[in-house]
Amino acid sequence: MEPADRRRVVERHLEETVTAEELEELLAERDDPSVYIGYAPTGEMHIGHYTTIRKLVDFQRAGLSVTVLIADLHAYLDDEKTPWDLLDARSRYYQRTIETMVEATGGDPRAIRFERGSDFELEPPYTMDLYRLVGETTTRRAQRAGSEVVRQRDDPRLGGLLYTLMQSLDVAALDVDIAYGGIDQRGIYMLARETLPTLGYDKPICLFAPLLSGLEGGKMSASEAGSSVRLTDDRDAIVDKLNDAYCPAGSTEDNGILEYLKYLVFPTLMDRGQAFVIERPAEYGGDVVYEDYESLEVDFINEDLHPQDLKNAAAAAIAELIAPIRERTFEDPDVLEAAYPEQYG
RNA sequence: CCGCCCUUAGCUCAGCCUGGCAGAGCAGCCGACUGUAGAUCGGCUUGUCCCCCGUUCAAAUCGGGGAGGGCGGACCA
Repeated sequence: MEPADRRRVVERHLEETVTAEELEELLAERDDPSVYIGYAPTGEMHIGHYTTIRKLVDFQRAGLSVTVLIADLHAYLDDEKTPWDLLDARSRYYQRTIETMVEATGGDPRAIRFERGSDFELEPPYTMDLYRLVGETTTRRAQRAGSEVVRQRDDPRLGGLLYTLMQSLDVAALDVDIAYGGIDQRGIYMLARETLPTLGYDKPICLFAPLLSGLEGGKMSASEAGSSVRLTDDRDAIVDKLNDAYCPAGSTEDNGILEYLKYLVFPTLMDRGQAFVIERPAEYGGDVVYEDYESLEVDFINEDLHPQDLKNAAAAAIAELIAPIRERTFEDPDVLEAAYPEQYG
């Protein structure tokens, strides 16, 4: 792949690159730079995870070596989102589901290096570095860096502060060039860029993915079922959720459905060389076919495309995308049941 | 280690003093209006009153014990 193409594939569908100059230089100098993303194995995986994992395949295509960190300790440190006893079961569920998503996207899961946080976060030099950061970082700085990631509450536990410092050190410990994550991770990685050089490590280049809006308007909430499509949702559940979704005619703001199309459906269809077909009753203008997201958005903004027609077609397309992942998950439900015994046990 | 405060609907809380059908707001659900949703309007639902024991005809409410959480004090080799 040509350097210019490489960069285009790496950066497409992203929210921000820090910094573009550093990335350009890295891709010019190195044949196989490395990138990592970390997931704390907490709640069930959803469509937002899918969009970030889709990107991993882009990275592979561009010749980057990809590491996925299953940040088990983080899942516990963030207000005990995952109880101590479930860390292992949820880590297994996350890794397996991520592999499934990569495969469904056309990538190679075996080419991904999976690391478990507790395998390297409990011994020197990691722990020595952690104590140095604990000594150097103010509580306010750590709190601010993690405020978009760590659960906010009255009387927060110390874990939330350690969380941000550990995530900074993960970048160094995994020895990667690029840190990739949702834009909510920005505060933490900016802290990492600031502090890692003081410990003698390189500062990472950062790639940030957009966060999908919730289907009910505003931010997506992992705790509200109707707020996002889950990877265990069947076709009927997806149709219901999209029908109930906030979707004002002509507006792209807080419009989760359009974002699903932009970041998940269209990229997938374009990979396959397919178009997006919206079936529509003749009285409303008949079927329409879109080759790219931009032309669909133009029609929607001009109100030439009605939300109900959009919802119907989007639900069908998303259900089709989710189906292989859902099927694989339920092929051996033990993994899911062990991870979420309250829901599936 | 000591003292004080808190625990009631999914959430925030009122009710406790002075025992008498367990409440409000928000959220949620259902309709109306929209070729979707939201907004608006109309209606509806929601409970281990933290746990145990006691007093009483009757306990969210009073008494005792316990658990969890918060605040403060003391200690600072």
